[in-house]
Amino acid sequence: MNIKEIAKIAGVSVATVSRVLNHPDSVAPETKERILNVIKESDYTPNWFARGLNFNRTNTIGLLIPNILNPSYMEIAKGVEDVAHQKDYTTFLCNAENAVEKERRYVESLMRRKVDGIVLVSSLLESEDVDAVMKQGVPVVLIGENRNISGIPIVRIDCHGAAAKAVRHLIDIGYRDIAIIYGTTPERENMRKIEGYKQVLTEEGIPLRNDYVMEVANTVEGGYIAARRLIGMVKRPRAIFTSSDLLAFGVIDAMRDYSIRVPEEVAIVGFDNIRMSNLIEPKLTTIEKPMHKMGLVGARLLFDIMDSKEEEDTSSREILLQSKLKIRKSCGHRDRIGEIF
Amino acid sequence: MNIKEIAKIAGVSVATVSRVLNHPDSVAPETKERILNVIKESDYTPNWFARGLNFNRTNTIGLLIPNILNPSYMEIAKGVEDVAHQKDYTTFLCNAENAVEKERRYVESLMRRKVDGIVLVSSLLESEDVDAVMKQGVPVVLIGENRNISGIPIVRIDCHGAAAKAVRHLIDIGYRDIAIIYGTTPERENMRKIEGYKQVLTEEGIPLRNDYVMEVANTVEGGYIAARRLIGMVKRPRAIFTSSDLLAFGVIDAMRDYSIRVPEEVAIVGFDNIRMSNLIEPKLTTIEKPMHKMGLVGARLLFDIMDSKEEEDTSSREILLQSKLKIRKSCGHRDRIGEIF
DNA sequence: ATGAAAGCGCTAACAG
DNA sequence: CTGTTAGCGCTTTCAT
Repeated sequence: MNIKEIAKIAGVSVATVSRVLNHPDSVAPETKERILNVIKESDYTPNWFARGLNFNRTNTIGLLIPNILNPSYMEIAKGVEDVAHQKDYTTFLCNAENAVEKERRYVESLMRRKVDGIVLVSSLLESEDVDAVMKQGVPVVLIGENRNISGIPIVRIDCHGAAAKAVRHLIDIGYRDIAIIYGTTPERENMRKIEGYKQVLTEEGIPLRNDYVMEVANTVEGGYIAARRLIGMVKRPRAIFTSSDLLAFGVIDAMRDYSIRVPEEVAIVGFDNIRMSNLIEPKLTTIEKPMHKMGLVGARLLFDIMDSKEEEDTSSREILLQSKLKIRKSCGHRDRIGEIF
Repeated sequence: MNIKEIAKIAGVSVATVSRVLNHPDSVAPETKERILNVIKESDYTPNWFARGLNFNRTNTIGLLIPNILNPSYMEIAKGVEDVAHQKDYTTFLCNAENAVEKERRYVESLMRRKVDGIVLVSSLLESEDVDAVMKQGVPVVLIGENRNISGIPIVRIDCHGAAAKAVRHLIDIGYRDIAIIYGTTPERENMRKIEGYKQVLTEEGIPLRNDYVMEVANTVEGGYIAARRLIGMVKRPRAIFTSSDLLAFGVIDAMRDYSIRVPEEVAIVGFDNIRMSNLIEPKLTTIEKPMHKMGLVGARLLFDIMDSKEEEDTSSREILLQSKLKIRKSCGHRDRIGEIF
């Protein structure tokens, strides 16, 4: 069923049918209604391709996620999708699997499919990759940093501040031997967490120890492995701050295996506040990241840019979101369970 | 940059350029190379719409997931995507959010975008919805049942058998007062689990109690609420089988809040074997569903159908996957920790 | 207010 | 092996 048939049945020209679809006001109410009826009766839908050939836009945006099995990322995705859906846009969700090549392939694929904009989450791409896309007139926004892509609109979390908040809390409740375990990804964010950690220790006059700073894969297993190394040390840390809850789970698991009580013998603070952090025993003290909000804000930023005139310079737009410290049991201070903002 | 310009630069006709893109062998090696060079130099990409207008296919499939925040579903998604990616297909992942209307809207949207096939995960759609799609020549496969959509190719899990396996294990290790908590979704699967549960009890001559069968929302909170009801009963069950791990987590959480020891005072068996079931204390005995495999198998089935001739009747194809019982601590039998196949 | 006709960029017969 | 040409289904001037 195509526009020609509709035109024939309604006894008008294709142009008129096209008009009722695109500029309804420019057609006589009477004929319009007749055509609309025919369209409904024969449940006709305009051909997507023919339409695109003329308009060159698709009401579709691309969304690149590092790992779809990670619910935190999917919360961002949901935020993006919520906004897109509301604007009658469809979202292409792509699973980059933490691989630049895969990410690049997906971006190509998205460009071929003529998406109207792209949201990158913790992207591993280089600035040039992004430039190539934007040069084609497709706006890109970044949610969450990973590497140093500069000159592109971004919404990110104040990781430095959040880490500082966490470490300062540990110091406040009496710990001084504090280790940090961080994942290899997301690179840039984790660097900021380390900076925050180091800054607070330095401010407090606590000497930094290199062996208290460990990098591992950002997985439960990674946390387990790092914890085991920490456990084996002569001077074992009394508190451990991890760059993600997954790592913290691995640490807790290791502690259980080695019969070291949490938080009595070692305090643990995570990062992310994923669902399970509140279900594990002991409940995990952690940083709550506003993932869904990041998605919302990121998507809105993208649509802003898509709607704005070409001339405006949007490259420097940056939105910084704050996160809260959720104090629960794993960091070991009975008197201050609650939330700090 | 379009095909015409390429043709001009290369000094050939558009047809020849088109040919090197679609039937490379039908072009003289020499001209082919020349054209290929021009294409590369000017990084030209064939226009998606023009192409689609002729072919009427997109190398794109649609994938409808009930909830993208649920990692189990995302494992299926990954399986589907793995196959699609390998076949050079792109996947449109849609988050139906357990809502029929939303699902319907997405299917429409996918059809408009001319996807070549659709994978439905635990769909809430009616048979008519699916028929409408298939009538348009777009094949559909279902992964995991939810309602009774019949006459459509499906890959599903033997939930009846799996539940029976779990309950029989509980009986084997000495329990007789066994409750079942099941989520409202996925409807059909959970019905089968109840059947399996009832069948085994009946076979063992254990009288069924209606108040031992509880339906709640399929969430941690749902499990918590149901558990609290169970705790308040005069004759409290000694073992609880839940239709999902999330529910089991809620149950464990409730037991902790009410100081009831698991598994000493109450045994718990979950369903799904999600990541966290192995990290929670006590580690959860559960049914391991081969999610990723379901995705792989489902996608392969879809591609099979897409590749097959129209005439073949594929409507009755059904693939039944078995799942394992993972015996861990929460069901309380020290002597038999391990795996049963 | 409506119709005729010229594309949008590409593919596939059909000739040569 | 290559060029010419007629569409694919739709939108949009340009007439009327």
